[in-house]
Amino acid sequence: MHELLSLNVRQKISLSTQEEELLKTFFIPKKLRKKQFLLQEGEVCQYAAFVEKGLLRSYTVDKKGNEHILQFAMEGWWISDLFSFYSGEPSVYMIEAMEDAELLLIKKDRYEDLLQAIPSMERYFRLLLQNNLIATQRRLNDKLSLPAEELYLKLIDTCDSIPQRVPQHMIASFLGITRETLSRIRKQLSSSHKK
Amino acid sequence: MHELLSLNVRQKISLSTQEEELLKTFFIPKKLRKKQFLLQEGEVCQYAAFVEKGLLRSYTVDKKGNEHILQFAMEGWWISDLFSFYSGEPSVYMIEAMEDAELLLIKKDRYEDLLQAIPSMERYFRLLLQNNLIATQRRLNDKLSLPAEELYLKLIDTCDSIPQRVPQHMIASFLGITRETLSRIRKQLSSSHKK
DNA sequence: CGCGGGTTTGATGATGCTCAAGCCCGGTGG
DNA sequence: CCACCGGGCTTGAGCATCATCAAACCCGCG
Repeated sequence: MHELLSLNVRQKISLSTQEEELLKTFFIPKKLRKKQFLLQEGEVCQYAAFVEKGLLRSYTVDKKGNEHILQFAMEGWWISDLFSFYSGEPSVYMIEAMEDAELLLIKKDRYEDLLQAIPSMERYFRLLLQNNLIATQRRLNDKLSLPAEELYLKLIDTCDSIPQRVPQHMIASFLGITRETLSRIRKQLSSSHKK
Repeated sequence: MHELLSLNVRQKISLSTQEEELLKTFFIPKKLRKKQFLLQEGEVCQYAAFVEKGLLRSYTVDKKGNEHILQFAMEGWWISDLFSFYSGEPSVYMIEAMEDAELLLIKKDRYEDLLQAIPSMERYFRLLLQNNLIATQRRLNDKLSLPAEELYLKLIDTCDSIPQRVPQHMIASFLGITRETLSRIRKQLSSSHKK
């Protein structure tokens, strides 16, 4: 059950065999069925979750009822609401399973314990956050500078696994456009491509 | 010269007096005059910079020549192109001083040395990245879900120091709208506010 | 005085949104 | 086996928001 996590950690730092065993003891396995929630708006985010299997998303809902997807998380990814997790404030995000999922959860105090017990995990999480920040900055910059069509093109050629598993209207929501607009863009692309 | 940095570090972790002295030895002081660049598009980003004084911005320039501001950095903030700094790839960002500035620079290999020499700095940078990620995610989510006017309102009541020091057209560029649109929004706000 | 940087204003147009309807397809139950 | 339903995708018409382009204005400064 913890294979992916170990692998993921060992890609960034090196651990002794004992440490690797110790690591596992900090996590709680949890299964989620499609459409179940790990976190709902207004709750305090208790866990950081590592995805062993399945696909989740985090999103907000605005006053008009529209959803805006902040993140997808598939096998080998982490998902949480960092702010709520850290501060203990209620969250504004929903985290939902888009497919049946198997997660490894860690609570905040256990997370702190883990960093004490295996100091090199500090480095692991730093690298994780760093990569995440780079990706988020890039996405923000794209959203600031590119029109809808180019956002879509950029998504499909940087990350082809997402479009495979995610329905169109959620891709639209991830890009910050409507499903209708995305549909039209795709139509136009496929027709201009054929000629 | 290193007061702000020490202060900033001590807010997140505790250091012995020796460590604090040691810390300083890793940084190169550097002054920049208004409109000078720390980094230009196409260069590899050699430094992470801590701002002791002044105000900088990082931005990209798109094909049409429009600028898109990713970040402002004032006293007590860090600025860099993380991706280029880490990977050694050429950067797509410009980093420019908007006011005369005093910086503390650290090179990549020295940065690695620092983490070796003072392991608790790993934690400092982790917390830094975490806060930065939270802020960037929030900004992205706002950009995905809010219209121009609300973006502006949100900016002025969360961060009043920016509008003080930054010309309007750069605020517009930070929000991802045009100067003209921002000007009209402000006009409309001030008139509706008076009544 | 004239220049440059920043802001404002107006006219026009494009991009993307809203609302409403229809379609496709796989699953379910009579 | 067929009818029906729901989820997701598409299409069209009209509209709102925001961008573009061009010009004028304001003001501090050499």
